[in-house]
Amino acid sequence: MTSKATSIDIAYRAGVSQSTVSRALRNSPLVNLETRQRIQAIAKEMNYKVDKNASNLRTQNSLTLALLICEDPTNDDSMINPFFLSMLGSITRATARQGYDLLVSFQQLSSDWHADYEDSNKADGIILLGYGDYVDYAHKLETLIEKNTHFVIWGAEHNNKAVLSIGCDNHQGGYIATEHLLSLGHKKIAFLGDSSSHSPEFRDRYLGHVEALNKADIQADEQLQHDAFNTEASGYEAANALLDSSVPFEAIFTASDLIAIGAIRALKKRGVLVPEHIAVVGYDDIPVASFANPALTTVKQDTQFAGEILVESVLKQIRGEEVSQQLLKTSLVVRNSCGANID
Amino acid sequence: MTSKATSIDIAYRAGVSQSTVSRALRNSPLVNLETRQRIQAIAKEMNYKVDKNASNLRTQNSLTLALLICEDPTNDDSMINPFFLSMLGSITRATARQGYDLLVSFQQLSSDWHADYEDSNKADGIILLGYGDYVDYAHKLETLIEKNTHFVIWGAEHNNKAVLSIGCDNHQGGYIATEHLLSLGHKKIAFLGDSSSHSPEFRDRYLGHVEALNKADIQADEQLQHDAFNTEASGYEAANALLDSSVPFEAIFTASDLIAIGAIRALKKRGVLVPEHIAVVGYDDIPVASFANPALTTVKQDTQFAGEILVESVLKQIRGEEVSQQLLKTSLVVRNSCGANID
DNA sequence: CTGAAAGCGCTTACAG
DNA sequence: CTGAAAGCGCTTACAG
Repeated sequence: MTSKATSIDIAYRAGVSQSTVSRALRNSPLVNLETRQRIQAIAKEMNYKVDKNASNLRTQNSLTLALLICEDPTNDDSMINPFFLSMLGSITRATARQGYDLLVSFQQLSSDWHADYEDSNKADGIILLGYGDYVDYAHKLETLIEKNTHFVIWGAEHNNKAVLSIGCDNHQGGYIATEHLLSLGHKKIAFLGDSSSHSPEFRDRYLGHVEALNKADIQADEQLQHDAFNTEASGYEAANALLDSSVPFEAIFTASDLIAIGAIRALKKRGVLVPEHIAVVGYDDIPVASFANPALTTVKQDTQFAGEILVESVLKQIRGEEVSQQLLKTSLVVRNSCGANID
Repeated sequence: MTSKATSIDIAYRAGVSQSTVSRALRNSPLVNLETRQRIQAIAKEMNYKVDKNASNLRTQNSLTLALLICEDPTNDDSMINPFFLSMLGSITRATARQGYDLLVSFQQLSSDWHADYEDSNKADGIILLGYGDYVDYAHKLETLIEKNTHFVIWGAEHNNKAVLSIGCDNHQGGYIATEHLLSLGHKKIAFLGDSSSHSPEFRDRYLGHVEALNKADIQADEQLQHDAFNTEASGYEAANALLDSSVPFEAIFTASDLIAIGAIRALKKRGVLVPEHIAVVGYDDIPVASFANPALTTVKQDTQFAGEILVESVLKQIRGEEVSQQLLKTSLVVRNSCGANID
């Protein structure tokens, strides 16, 4: 294998200086159009590609974004939150569209993401996904801010205004889900999902749920709220706890689709029909939601758009432009589990 | 924000030369142990990180792997093959464990991956996922080989021995699925999935299916094979075509779980019960499989292990070590859709 | 064990 | 419009 072509090789072939080659390849108007085209043609013919390390070193940027997916480490990869996986798709595409590369990593044991990515010049900015637990992770965020890291975090609004967060309006999502259930005539609506400050997103969904209830002059019954984190198994358990409590209920709103699927399994096992006996509404609209049985009515977060906004926001931040926290609207996808349509 | 520390800053603080700092940070035994530790301590204290672009430029490698997920472009990210997503998880972890970074990208329009990744020094090697269609893509693979690219491709064995492919033994997978169905007393077993050479993986599954049939002295009935590609909708259509054909059958083996889920939906819609009337076995064991209703009996590919092997293989190739094609064993996960367990 | 120096392949002020 | 030259921040042969 003959060794890689450099700009000097191109220069030699084109009979110009290396500087001119460099300019021509960046399509600089300083270079005579004809010369420019000739050089570009030669470069293409020789399969020449600018050495990324050299150009990055010189310009002191990397044209790369790092995506950090923060989840509790498990041995089982199938446990990765399917919602993040959808985001990954749109983030990857949006990054490519902007001419950047994407470095992907799962939660790092590392204590210092800033050093790992920006100081090493591996990435110009960081996108944090699933960084939900502001209590446990507050310290890490502090470090990022302190070092002036360019980063966006997906999730609930952060009380520190220096943190650029982008997320769906979880409060609104919880509100429309419960509003829908109320419109179907249900009054005793259970909520399955952690409502503590360790899960700010779930908590906001819960708060929206409560607000919808209140607006209909219904008191939220805390006996109808059961903690669950974002897995099918946890939803299964929470539904069982709810059933065991013998507190009557007509509908369940879950903080995620995974919880909903687990809850439905628990209900079925006890002979409770969904939606005939109990209506269920989930949250996320992960791909599985439409294949579930019954197909899940759920609150959809527009991952396509979210990915674009996330990427655009870090890039703006990198360019020193003004950026601000954003809350994206959610929408309700009505399928069968709520009983609005019986197929 | 004070500008980034360089090795020269560390050298100044430590009272040694920059070369010594560089050696100390790479933990070279050439440097006096005490000095080495002192320098490392200072570097840590100053949050110093070696500039990746500079070191890569100097050493002419990138310590980065590129993962290319090749799928037909869709606007809907949810369509990304869930199987690849599981692989992504294990590949990411395996890469990190080896001290490499991972660049992720979806199918490129680009004509020359070699130039895009290796010539630009962005990555030392490439992992190709979902590069199933050897007919349409043969040309691209030729280019990669011609340029001596370091790459592995996930999938069926390739007839060009220069292509390093790693994949599950699809033939064996198809065999055990059908063998299981036969052991449950079924004889008329339909196959849903493309069996042409455009889908070498599906085709091998089909061939394994046929072999199991033959071993039981059953002729494969081509009227029981219907093409389907890897989506729920396609499975739905294929099952409808099968039902419309009025050719009797007792069981269905599908080339993927997504196809199985679509097929089950079609069956249900016509009042056909699974597994009471028709037994179904899928392929992949994607996360959804266990949540499906009924829970899918399916052929499991060990994505955890596969990811590790894939990463290890490119790295070996990069280091110039001997590597060879590998076929990983699959295993059958018996759940409810086959009728072996009725819950 | 340590230092001075070359050089990886670019980009970009500076001079013409 | 073009070229000669400096320099980005490292690593590593070379010399001591």
